[in-house]
Amino acid sequence: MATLGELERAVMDLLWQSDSEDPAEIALTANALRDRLARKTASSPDGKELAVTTVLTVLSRLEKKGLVQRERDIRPHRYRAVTSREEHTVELMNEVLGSAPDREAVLAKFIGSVSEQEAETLRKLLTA
Amino acid sequence: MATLGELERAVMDLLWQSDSEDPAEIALTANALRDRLARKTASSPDGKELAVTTVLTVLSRLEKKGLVQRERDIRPHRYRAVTSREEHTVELMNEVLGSAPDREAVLAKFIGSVSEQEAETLRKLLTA
DNA sequence: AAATTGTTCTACACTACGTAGAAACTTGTA
DNA sequence: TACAAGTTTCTACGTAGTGTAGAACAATTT
Repeated sequence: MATLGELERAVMDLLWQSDSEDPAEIALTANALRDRLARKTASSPDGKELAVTTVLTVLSRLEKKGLVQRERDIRPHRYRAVTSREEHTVELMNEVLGSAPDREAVLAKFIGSVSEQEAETLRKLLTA
Repeated sequence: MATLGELERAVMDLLWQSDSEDPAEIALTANALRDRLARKTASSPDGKELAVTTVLTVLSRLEKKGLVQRERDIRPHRYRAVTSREEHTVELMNEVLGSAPDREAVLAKFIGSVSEQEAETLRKLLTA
């Protein structure tokens, strides 16, 4: 499965986040990402700054995985998430589900595993 | 995430399968598994037999991951799946879902991604 | 007790990921 | 235009997970 490493996940989180923030920043540069990663990790006061090359490597890998798209025409390349976080999560759920022979049985159990409030939301969606 | 390798998956598939078959065989030995793995791969006529130690290694790892339980008291140890395949799949789905900040949005999209027939099943389950 | 069968230990190759330096390339500028 | 600063690519290493199995050790059978 297309499971992400810790840093890959952190980068995707930033790209997904930028989706909703300042619309001028949907696509970020490696440097912008490096800075935000540093600030993010600032919860632990080690002030750890990654090398830009590290971020670039990760971005290349994410691009190869099809999760990230890069604008190559402009010079500091800009990177953006190909899908929204929600879409991606749904894809993962379907990957997991797809590998099951008895999909309906799984879905049944799954429904039973969500909160009552969420079940209510689903009910509305399904009967709409 | 607790993602499985190819061989680990194959072993789990056999253990999950044995759940529904001959009830005397819910728990299998490493040798039984090795044989079945060979037959399974028989689709490609390489007749590839794994070493029993290979199967045992994988079983140990699966045990460590909590997916498999072994009966140590009897001598050819017997192995069984701790959860059903469906339960396991649901756990995975919830793992994926849990890492999302906006669960309901994901669920909404997810609902839209299943077939109409499955949606119908879910509708019944939710309104029951 | 010896032979057979089963289990544990140890190990190696391969891949994914975090990490980054060195080299190559671009671009702005003196 | 030639150089400096910024950017990207290449290469590489450490670690962890997985597939694979031999060697050594333990239990069972005969």
